This record gives sequence, C-alpha cells and structure tokens, in this order.
Amino acid sequence: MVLARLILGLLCLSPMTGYELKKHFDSSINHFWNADKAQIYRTLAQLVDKGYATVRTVPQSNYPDRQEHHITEAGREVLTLWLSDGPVESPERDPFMGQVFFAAELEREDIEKLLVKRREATQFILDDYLSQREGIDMRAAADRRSFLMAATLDNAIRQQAAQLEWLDAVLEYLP
Amino acid sequence: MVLARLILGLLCLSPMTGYELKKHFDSSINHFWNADKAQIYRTLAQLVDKGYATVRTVPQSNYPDRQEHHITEAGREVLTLWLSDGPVESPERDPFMGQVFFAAELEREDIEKLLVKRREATQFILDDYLSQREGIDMRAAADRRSFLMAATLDNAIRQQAAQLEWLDAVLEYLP
DNA sequence: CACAGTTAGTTGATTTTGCACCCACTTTTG
DNA sequence: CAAAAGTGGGTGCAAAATCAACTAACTGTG
Repeated sequence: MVLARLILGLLCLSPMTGYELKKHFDSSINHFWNADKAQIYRTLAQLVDKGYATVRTVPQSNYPDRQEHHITEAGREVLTLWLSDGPVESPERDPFMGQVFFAAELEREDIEKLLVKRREATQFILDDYLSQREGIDMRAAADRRSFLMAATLDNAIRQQAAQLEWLDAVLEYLP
Repeated sequence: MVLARLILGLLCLSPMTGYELKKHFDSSINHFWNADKAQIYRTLAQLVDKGYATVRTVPQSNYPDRQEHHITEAGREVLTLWLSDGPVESPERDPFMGQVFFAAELEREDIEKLLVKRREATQFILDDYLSQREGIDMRAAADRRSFLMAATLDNAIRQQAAQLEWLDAVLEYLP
C-alpha cells in the first residue's frame, strides 16, 4: 500500500524503470524507506493493471530494453488523495529497542557491548546521511519540492543524532 | 522472527496467556512494537511447536481457561542468543516521511494542514509516553532490568520530542 | 433490561515482505 | 584476459503480517 504510493511519487518526478526505482530506494530515499526489487517489480505491474501507470518500452543499443513506467492522471489522483487524507501514523517498530528492553538477560559487559556496537552503527548511518546532505544544493531548497525532500533527510539526521545522545546517556547511567 | 523473540522476552518476565501478551504489546511495549493478536497466537503455537515454550491450561471459575505459556530452557537460550548476536539494524521505515517527501504535489496550505495534523498526533503520542513514564517507580530504576525498560521509553520520548521540534522548524521555514 | 466492554482464543483469506535464484548482455578492473 | 560489477527484468516460494469475522461466557453501566 505505502510502497505503491511511494512508487507513484517517484514516477511523478520522472518516468522510470523498475531498476531505477530500486536505485532511488537504495540511495535517495533510503532514510525513510527500503524495498526489495521483487516487490518493486510486482507493485509496478499492479499499478499498470489498475491504470495508475503505463509502460513504454524504450529499446537501447547496448543494454536491455527499458520498461519505462509513466504515471497516469488516475495515478496522480491516487497520490494526491493519499497526501490529502491526512498524515498516516508511523508504526513505531524498533527491534533494537526490543533487545534493550530484554537485555537484562545478559551480563553487564555484554549489555555494554550491545550498546557500543549499536552506537557505532548509528554513527555510521548518521555520517552517511550527513554526507548525503552535503550533496544537496541549498540554494535549490528555496523551491518547495527540494525543501521538503531535504527536510525528510534532516529529520532522519535528527533522529539518528537523538539516538546517539540516548545511547551515550544509557551507557553512562547503566547500573 | 522479531515477534517470536519479543514474546519469549515477555514470557521470560512471567508466564502469560496470548491475551495478556496482546495487552503488553498494546500498553507497556507499544512504544517500540505492536502486533496483531492473530499473529501472537500463531507465533505462540510455533514456539510451543519448537519447544521454546510449554502450555499449562489453568481452569478458572467464571472465565475461559487460561492457556498459560511458560518459557523453557531452550527458549531462554534462543532469547539470549538473539541478544548476544549484536544489535539488529532498525528498518528505517516511515510512511509519513514519504508523504512529506512528495507533499509538493499539494497546495501550500494543504501541506501545512498535513504538518499541523501530524504535529497534533505526535504531541498526543508524546503525552501518552510521558504519562507512562510518570507511572514508573524511579527508585526501582536502580535495578538493571527496570532501568533498561525505562530507557526504551525514554528513547521513544526523545524521538517524539525531536520530531516535534523538526515539525516546528519545517512549518516555520516552508517556502 | 439492553448494550457495551472484558476475558480468552480461533479461523480463513489476503497482502506484504524477504530470500534466493534465473536470464542475457556490457563494462570495468585487477 | 578472466572475473567482477553494472544494466534490466524477472520467477518461485515461504514466512510474516493484517483484516475481519466468529465463539462464548461474564461484568458493569445507564
């Protein structure tokens, strides 16, 4: 459901192949969603089925044909409807917090190990997001679309930063 | 997979029925996980199948029999193994950020509406978490188990607070 | 007294997701 | 020159998750 909307959103920016969509999920929007490529191709087929997108086969000289997917008017409507329908709630699912919640089953030093390793991973992700932000032309952020896109990355950065602070606090006060 | 571990974790705290597990998912650990009750009962059956839990039917006078699930030694091992195996990565999936990312399809005032409504929802969740924290005996947090459980709630509070700040910033600077 | 809510659990159908694998060709790199 | 990585598109299968209903008794409230 969400995946279908996100794909429509991306197709709204420009017509794309499933392959290119996968690249976007892995790079430009990896800070708020990820998707298996099998899932992308299947959802794409569904969208075409429902008339929310059309395919145009573009032959290439050296590479396989591009199955370029274009959003239709109906597709644009579905997307706008999703956005107008108010904010969706975010599922609040974090398996790592589950590990922390039950971490008392471990020895104190193993708990510390868990937290320290998580700290490293979080720092790594944060650094990735920060370098992604460097690649954004801040002058372009005057335009609303770019501003909103940059904003979601900013949110991800704040979330990771907050988690880092929290990890430090937990490591400091852990009894 | 994660659900099975979380259920083992809860059964580790005390033997429980599927019904009681559902209540925990809805109240005490709702800040980092939720689960459909059908899924809980099915996972419970799997755990018994694999020998990670056992059932004891406890008859009651006025209410239906309790199918009390107890964790076994094998179950405890699986749980500890999950915790020792290092931190799991958190999937980073937020459909609302998807809405923001593509919100430029809407008029400026509709974008604001989206953000304001989200602000309200976030505030509501934050207030819920804050009142949950009030219910926690802070003297008990000297014990490691209580400390870690309280810490996960603290993390959820920080995350929601960070999001509130972000929403305010976006609303202020939205072009 | 009717109605809503609580306790406890179950079933079926459907969707979503993840994992592994496959094709065929091209370009880059050690 | 061989191996790896990139381009582009799939299939099959199983596990996980969600939705919706259904059973069946009891308790509290207006």
